[in-house]
Amino acid sequence: MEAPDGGEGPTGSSRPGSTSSRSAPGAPPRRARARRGEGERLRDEILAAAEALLIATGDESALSLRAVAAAVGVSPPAIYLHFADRAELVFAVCERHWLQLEEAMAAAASGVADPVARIRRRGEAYLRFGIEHPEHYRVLMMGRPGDTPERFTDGRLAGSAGIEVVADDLREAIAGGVLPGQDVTEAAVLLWMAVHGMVSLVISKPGFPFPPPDQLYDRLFTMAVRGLGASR
Amino acid sequence: MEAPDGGEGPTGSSRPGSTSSRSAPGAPPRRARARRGEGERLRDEILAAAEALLIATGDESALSLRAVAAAVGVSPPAIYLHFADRAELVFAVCERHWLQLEEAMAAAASGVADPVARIRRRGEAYLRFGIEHPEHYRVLMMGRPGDTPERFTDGRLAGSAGIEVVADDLREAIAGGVLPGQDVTEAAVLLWMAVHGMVSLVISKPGFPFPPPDQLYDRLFTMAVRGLGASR
DNA sequence: TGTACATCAGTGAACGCGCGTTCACTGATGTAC
DNA sequence: TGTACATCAGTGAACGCGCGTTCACTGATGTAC
Repeated sequence: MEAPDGGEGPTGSSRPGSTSSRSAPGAPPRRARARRGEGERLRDEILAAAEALLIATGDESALSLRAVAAAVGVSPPAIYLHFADRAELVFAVCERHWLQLEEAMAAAASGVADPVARIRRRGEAYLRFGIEHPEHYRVLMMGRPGDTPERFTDGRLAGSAGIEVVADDLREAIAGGVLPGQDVTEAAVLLWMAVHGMVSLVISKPGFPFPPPDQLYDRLFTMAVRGLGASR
Repeated sequence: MEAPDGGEGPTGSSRPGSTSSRSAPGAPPRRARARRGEGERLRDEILAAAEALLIATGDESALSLRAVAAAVGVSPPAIYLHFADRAELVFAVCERHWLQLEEAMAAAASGVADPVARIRRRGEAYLRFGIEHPEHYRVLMMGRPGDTPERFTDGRLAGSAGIEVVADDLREAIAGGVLPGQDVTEAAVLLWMAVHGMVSLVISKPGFPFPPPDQLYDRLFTMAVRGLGASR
């Protein structure tokens, strides 16, 4: 408790780092200061470290500014050079993965002619994302209402979850006579809920003997689409 | 930093509480000590206070031992007379509601002859529980794997979620020719996922313009049951 | 070509917080002799 | 009937922790004159 921070600080007058190496035993090397116009580099390094920590600990609440700073090799206040506060950092990390999810879903659907098949592929990509990045999924989709910064409105999240594009696909399926006419937005929400239910239960209850994800997704999707009235 | 605790403690020799009333301005009245054989009463009071706090704050992580103790009018260590640690307390609180959920589901289904209607009612009760007690639902169903004490195995939670009884209902529906033959446990899991998806999204994203819960549940259930092949 | 100066990219130390948990204790109350 | 004693139902104070955030500063580097 005497030395509140690193612990190596003599209260006296000797310049810090004036002699030899002087880095804590297991501590990461102190990061070299960026050159003049390259301050933005630190931002990326912070994000990368935060992301690694998030994945390693598997717990968003374990992602502290101090831990991130230590991982980068920088002092805690340096974070504030690039992020207003902790929440900003956490969400900046997730925004990256968020974009990845959108891209993965788009990629999965691209080149597929059948609209129902496109939806199926999108859901599959969504599921895979959630299972592979459970902590990111938690922050994005399972957080407490209020923990989310303004930028990430519920509407935007839902939009990125594919509500819009899936609704479009549904419209196309209806036009093609594969599905009966119905409220496509509502139907897209139902599909979202079904997949979200699967993702969130699988990551929250890994001890439960769920059938293999692929098989389960197959059944789930079939149930949903049939339930929406697909003529098959 | 000098006075780490309450701050009113003189280091000297004067007996604490030796003079007059001596209770903090806004603090709750100090609770009267229980009579000899009635120590167990405190347990209930702690649980009640914890439950109230959980509902009031809407955040499980805000439920601290100190806050609970203060609400009861007791010192923090008194909690340890009845609970091994914080986790034990949190889950004891939830276990109560858990039983309430089981009962609500059973009550909703009782007296209903049609097995499919029974499932619908159960799901409705489950949904209502989640929406009305979001924090309890979070702790029970959306927690991080590992935050859950041994007693609450994933299997038990799933069982309480109604997997078993729903599977029985499905079997009956199949026997009655309402549903085609299929893996009833898997089907029950699918239904669980669908309802859980709805509950968890609704409580996590209150800002999203979901259709009214009743209407949405109606659509969701219809979709699910039709999807399982109901002859209707 | 030299030099004062502004700016950039950070640092070190501290503030104050609330938390879970432990420890030694205390005072009332019932019980055995 | 009196009294020593065990037990019960707690208390008060402290430990040590890590955290987010603020503040005044520092040293290197580029730039204008």
